[in-house]
Amino acid sequence: MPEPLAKAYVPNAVEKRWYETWEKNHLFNANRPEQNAQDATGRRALDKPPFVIVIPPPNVTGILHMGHALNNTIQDVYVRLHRMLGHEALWLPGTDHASIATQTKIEREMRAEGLTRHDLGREKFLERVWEWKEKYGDIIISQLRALGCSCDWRRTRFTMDPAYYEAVIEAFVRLHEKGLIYRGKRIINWSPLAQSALSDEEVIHKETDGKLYYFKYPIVGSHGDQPEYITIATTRPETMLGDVAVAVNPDDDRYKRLVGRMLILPLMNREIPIIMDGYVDKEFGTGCVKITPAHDPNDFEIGLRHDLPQINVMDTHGVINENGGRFAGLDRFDARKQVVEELQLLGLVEKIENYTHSVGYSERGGEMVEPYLSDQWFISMKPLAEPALRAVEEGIIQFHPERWVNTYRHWMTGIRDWCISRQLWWGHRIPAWYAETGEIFVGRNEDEARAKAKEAGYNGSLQQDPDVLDTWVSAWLWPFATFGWPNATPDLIEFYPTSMLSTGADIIFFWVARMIMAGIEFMPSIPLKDGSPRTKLRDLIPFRDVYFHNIIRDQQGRKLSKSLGNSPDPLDLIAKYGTDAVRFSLLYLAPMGQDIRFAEASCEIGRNFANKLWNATRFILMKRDEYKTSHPKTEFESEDTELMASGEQRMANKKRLATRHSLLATENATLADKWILSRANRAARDVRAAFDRYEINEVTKILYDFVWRDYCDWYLEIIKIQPDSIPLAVEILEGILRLLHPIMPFVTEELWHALTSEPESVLLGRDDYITPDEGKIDDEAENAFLVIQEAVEAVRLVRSTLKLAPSKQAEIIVQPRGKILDVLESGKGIVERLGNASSLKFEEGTVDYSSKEYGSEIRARVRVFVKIENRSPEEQKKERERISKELERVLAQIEQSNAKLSNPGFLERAPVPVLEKEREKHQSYISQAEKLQASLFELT
RNA sequence: GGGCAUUUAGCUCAGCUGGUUCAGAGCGUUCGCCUCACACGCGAAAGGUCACAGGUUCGAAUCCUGUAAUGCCCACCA
Repeated sequence: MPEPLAKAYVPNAVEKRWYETWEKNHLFNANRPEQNAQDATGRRALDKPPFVIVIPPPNVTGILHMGHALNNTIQDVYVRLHRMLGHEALWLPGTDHASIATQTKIEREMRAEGLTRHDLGREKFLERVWEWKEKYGDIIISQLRALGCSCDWRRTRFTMDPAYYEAVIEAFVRLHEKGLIYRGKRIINWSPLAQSALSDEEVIHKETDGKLYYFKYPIVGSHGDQPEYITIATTRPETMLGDVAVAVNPDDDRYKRLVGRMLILPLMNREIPIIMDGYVDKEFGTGCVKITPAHDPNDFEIGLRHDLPQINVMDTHGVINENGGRFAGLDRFDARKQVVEELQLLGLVEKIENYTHSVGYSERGGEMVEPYLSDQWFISMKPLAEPALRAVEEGIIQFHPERWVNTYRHWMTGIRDWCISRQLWWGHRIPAWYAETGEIFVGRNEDEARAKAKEAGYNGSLQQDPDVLDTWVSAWLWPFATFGWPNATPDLIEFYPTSMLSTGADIIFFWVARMIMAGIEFMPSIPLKDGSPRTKLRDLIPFRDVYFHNIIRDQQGRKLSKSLGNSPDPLDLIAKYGTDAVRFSLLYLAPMGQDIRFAEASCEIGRNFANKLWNATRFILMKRDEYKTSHPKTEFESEDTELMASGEQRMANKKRLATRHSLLATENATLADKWILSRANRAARDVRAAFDRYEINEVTKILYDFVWRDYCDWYLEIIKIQPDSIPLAVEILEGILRLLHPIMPFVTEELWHALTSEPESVLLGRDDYITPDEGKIDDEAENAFLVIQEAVEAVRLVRSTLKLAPSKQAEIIVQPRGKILDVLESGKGIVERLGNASSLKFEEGTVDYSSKEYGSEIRARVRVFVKIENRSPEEQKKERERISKELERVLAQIEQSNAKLSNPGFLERAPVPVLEKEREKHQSYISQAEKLQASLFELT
């Protein structure tokens, strides 16, 4: 027997209990068809189409923030929805080792103990990180559970699992064999803080106030008394120590005569040539560019073209090295000062201007990134990008919102090679071994590398590359490595490609684009389910729909950040408002493609709504008991008889909104019954459409309005006077709980069980979603009911202005405007009850009752009079004011309408229905105005 | 420098394919209510030249073109 429900919804206990029950009943577990044969419930067809999401793996070091809360709620909603829609729904969870983030974190921790990673050495350091991972790595996972995430936890993956490691290495080796991975000396982004290379994507460019320095470089062979100079402009004076030339544009007449001559590089006293290169912009600065191949990517290219030396003047910490002469040992910023000062002393500084330019900073450490010449590993991206771009442009993968396709295309067409080596320890170590001869052997393991070496005739010792791979080199394999790639596992064959990906647009390049490339590149080796080769793009891509979720900001529109202290902890919100409330509120606030301005108080939307639902159910339970007492033979779903029914019969009974209601609707249904059925099916239909369009906030709005406005405000009031509608009200509520379950799983599961008395092992989360019955969408009924609502609202307004106590009954007269008397009659009880009438009279005609005795209100289709006993002069005055204001409004509308109707263009070209409506409207306004005038007259 | 978005009630935002769900919701405010589910509630009200300027159209918050403000992304001009 269900216990009576508490007066208000208290989420905490309910949530914990149901989450455990779901897990105990394996609700979240997805199986392949042959595994489903053993499914104890036996309620499902065996061969269900899969619906798959792989989670964007949070960092192991991570803790749940609002962005996670939103993103994972979205994923959970879709997984739960599809589970109810009859799919084998799989949400695969996991975490990312987050090479640089994690290592930075641990090193910071160690610094507090006065240790660096070098004190420990590689092995001990890694041990420490693993310890940390074992200890704290599950925090984020447990937080996802608190959010209600219905992940298949058995399948939890970590990007450094042994099997995952194999996938990463396999992918590396394959790309290397194809010639798409190479090692080269390039200018890369160097993070002096992390002591590592970074990819272009890990560098944030910010407008930075700096200076533009103009330096004079003396020309060799100038006359002593009038030395000739060339003036160059630079923003980074310290790099001049590594200058190897000065370049001018070949078409620049100012400098043509100087080409081929040599300059003396000040401070270093080195002779450097003047060269020509088309890269140089004549208009910028002086038209002369100093060339520092080791410290600027453009200069590097120019250096290659002109066969110039590369002089690296900095060490990995951003400190000037021995190539910087006497500046060696100075930090890069100190060196800058020093260089400028010394040049000033020599009179070689022409001028210094303020200059704002874009400077790269490390995404992670925040420090200024140094363009740095070093040996790194790269992936050639162009060949991978081409089919990946096609997949999106042809719509095989769809982005929501679609506009991100532009961004994607832009990046893909201008894609550059990906620097994948990191001078870190935490991560996948690069599977390359160096011979003493300098040769490099890449293999899946040392043995394989050794074998290759032997083949090449080398038998000496091998040293593995000390570097690890960029985190994203493992992450881009996520949609298939998690299923066992490179092995053609049954899971991989069954569940790939996944269905949707939900993620932030900020990682569209880091991750989304690269996963698409990786899928297309690596999946052809896995056959399709029927054993045929996987060749079509649609079978290779990692997912079909990509949803880019909102960015959450604070009320001032700032990004949420720990340092600003404006980042609420989702778990605190959950504790305070309940998981369902937080989920619902976030989605309610999240229009597609828009940022969210979030304030904690917003959670009240969801909390209040959950509570409303709770109380509506409480009320229904009460009413149902009453009804059962008076109608002992009534069968309510799931009780008694249904418990004994077979699984199949139960199945057939499930689509209640569509089937069982039809009985009620056709035979004894009242106007209100038809109306609520119509509204319910309309809501169900619109919800499905909104889900399909990925407009989840629309889903929440539809359901919120339907439940609160239609069902609670009107229908629950109506069943108080129409007890025969109670069974329908019960079923509508049951449908509401189904419709809401993906979004608010806890409260709906709890209430559904209270309502149906199903045993705990029968779960709403495993049951069917509502299939709308469009045949029940009844415009006529909705229109008719609108008349009733109008009448009730008019009465309420009059009562309110008359200051009639709600408890006080009053005599009411309603005049229909138009042929709607029968409609009014059909809703008589409703008007009576909701208007709290002592007597209610419908009368045709336009009799004016004295404004002294009656308060009145005129609406489009009704005019109502409410009897008053006596009114003070003051109240009369107020009433007059109200009426004249109303009259003003109506007159304005007449004016507007007149303008339209006297416009020949409108009469000629507007479609007939529009014209008709306008005429009706006009008539209606005129009669309204007349009535109002009459009332006003009476009151004076 | 290029691209994308946003600008509607005091606040946060709906308003998809131009014409009675086109000026809306929630919060806040004001008034009245412990009306036998809910004060996390019920009923009612006040509040907006729909950023600005043009244009298209019989008709524009809605379509087009500019302008301004704000935000985001991309870009090797020293």
